[in-house]
Amino acid sequence: MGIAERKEREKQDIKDLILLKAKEILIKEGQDGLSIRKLATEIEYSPATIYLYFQDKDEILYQMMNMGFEKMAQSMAHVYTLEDPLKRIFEIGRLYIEFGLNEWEWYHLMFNSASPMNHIERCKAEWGPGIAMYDYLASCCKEAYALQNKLDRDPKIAALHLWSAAHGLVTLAVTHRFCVVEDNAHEETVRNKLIDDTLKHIMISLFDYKI
Amino acid sequence: MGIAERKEREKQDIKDLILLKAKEILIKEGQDGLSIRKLATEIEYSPATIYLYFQDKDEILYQMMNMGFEKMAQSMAHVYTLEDPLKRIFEIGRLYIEFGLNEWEWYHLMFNSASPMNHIERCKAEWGPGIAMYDYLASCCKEAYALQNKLDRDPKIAALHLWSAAHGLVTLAVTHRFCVVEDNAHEETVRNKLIDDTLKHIMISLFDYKI
DNA sequence: TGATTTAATAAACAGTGTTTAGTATATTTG
DNA sequence: CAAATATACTAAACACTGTTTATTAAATCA
Repeated sequence: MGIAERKEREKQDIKDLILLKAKEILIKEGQDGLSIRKLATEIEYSPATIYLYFQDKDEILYQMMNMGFEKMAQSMAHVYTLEDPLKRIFEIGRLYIEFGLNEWEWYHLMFNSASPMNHIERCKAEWGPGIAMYDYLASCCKEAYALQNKLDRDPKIAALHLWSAAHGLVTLAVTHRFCVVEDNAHEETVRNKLIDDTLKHIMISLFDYKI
Repeated sequence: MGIAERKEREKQDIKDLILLKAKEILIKEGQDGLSIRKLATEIEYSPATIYLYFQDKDEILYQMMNMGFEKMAQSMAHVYTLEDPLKRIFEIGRLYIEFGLNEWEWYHLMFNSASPMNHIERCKAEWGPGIAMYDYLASCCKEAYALQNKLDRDPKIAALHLWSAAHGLVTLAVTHRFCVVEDNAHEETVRNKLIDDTLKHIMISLFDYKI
């Protein structure tokens, strides 16, 4: 009975179509510009149809959050090839911040927005890629501290320190909090210099690592 | 001709009334629950009237952001009395994070939301209290580094490091990113422990300061 | 008192997420 | 094959949102 399978395929096709168009709108107009009604006209279905494939808007955002994690993982793929754990940590930090600044709409979904998290709690779904990234960073910190004989430091807490600092840098920069505490002549350049210097400061403070 | 003055007073009174009720709604229902129409019914005027006193919703949020800075400054008042710059820095960090967690709606307005910043750019208004806080923190870092003869460290960048880390901690915690990377048994307690440990880690990393 | 300025609003505009009731079409059953 | 059922889809409504415009009522000025 291939009909059920075909229907299943068609259902998945429309789900994919919705997510594909949602992705396009997200990139073009950001999370605020992504509305169910706009998405509906874009895929040439009525708004109500979308609710036959997704429970609500937050579920769509949740699915897109996962797409964002894939994107980020891709941009960080080469990190695993590095020998030196300190270089790995620095690269993770650098790429994390770069991703946050250049792909803010994805980043916002993954680490800042409340909407997709609503769905995580409701479904008790997992945040697999986020946890994996955090665990990997912690393992790098463990290696680094082991090499430096800093055995009193908790690598998990160090990872949290790094994550928080990087996340703070990204969000404060994107929401224009840096351009007001510094002379905001050329926001972009000032911002990049501040972030670069702060990342260096972080590496020196945590690991006495001068790049 | 006291009529003009009286009118000016009455105008200010209504402005104050709007902001007072806005504050009440913000505390009760958060920034998402604060709508112009709800605010209008609350002050017993029509929605259109609000636009005679404020340019748009963002201007109201901008004014409330400034109220938030006052609140935060009050909670940090005793810091200035501390002798040791390291104790000052730790207290600023501790109180900053505490404020962010306990008064999230205010914090969100001050350091996370995009809306009030729209207005800052439009009006070229200042972010005085935020800048003052940042400068004070930087001056504390300068003192601390001077006492420790760490003259190669830039205190402004250290302040940015501290600020970013604290901001990151607060926002990741509030948006439930911590409860998913740790076993989320008791979100509140896990979260508080993580934040406490991370703050300690920050103080050790930056200033070799064990509390 | 009559003219003018000011304050306030009803109603509309252009959106938003979501639900419900109803209609075509496709599939299954007798 | 025809009747019954199940599926896919949508029009319209509900309850909201921020903001603008035309109009009315009241206060002030001449």
